[in-house]
Amino acid sequence: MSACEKAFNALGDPTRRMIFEKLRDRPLAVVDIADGLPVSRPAVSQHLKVLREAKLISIHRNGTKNICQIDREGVLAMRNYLDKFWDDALAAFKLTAEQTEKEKNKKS
Amino acid sequence: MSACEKAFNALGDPTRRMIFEKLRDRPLAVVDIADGLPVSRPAVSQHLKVLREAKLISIHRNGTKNICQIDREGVLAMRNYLDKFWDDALAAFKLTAEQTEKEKNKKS
DNA sequence: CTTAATGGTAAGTATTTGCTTACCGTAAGT
DNA sequence: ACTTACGGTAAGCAAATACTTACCATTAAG
Repeated sequence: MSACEKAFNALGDPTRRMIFEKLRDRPLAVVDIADGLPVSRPAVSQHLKVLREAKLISIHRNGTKNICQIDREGVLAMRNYLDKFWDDALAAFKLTAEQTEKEKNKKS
Repeated sequence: MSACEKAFNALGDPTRRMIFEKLRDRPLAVVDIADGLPVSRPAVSQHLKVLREAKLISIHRNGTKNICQIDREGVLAMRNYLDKFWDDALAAFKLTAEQTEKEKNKKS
């Protein structure tokens, strides 16, 4: 499974998106992430694992706290994927447009 | 549910990602999308509905065929979301970096 | 008119997966 | 040394969802 696939998988869940957005503004400890969310702390732990494996966040220990923060690798991987996807789709679209144009000219 | 959330939800499924990528190169009829995929045609129909509601694809009839193609609206919505997300995250990071710098100066 | 091709929908099943409780380990404070 | 705070993991459960088969509607072709 590619890095990008894991990232899309990870952000496919609304609770993980909430966590992801909470971390946008600042790094947070696990307990602070769980605070305010509608799920228990262990649930958050499980989500964090998924986000980390997708390289959307990174985690480092600080004393007894696990500080989580956005990892650029996963975010940029998704961005690049969508950029390239759109470029390719556009190129393919133009190509088929040209071909249908040729077909028209042939007939006339 | 915002347009972008639906899009992330939709691309959270591997089969839907396969369909999405198949349509990158050219528009296809439903039966052509199903061909080669490891799931039945009705399953594909259901996935197409989800992708369409996420504005990732558009569908138009042509005779008895339903032609599916990439919809720029959903793709660009995701791209813009990630762009803005990354910009905001970067700005927040710089802000906290400055603040910790100030803290250091205060102490020394 | 009949037949074939395309494909949407419904009902049911099965798998996935998100969540909880319970438990344990580690690190810091008293 | 005891206690408190933090947090990962396991087991079990419940809800979501992906898939299949069966059926029906529409359109084109013979």
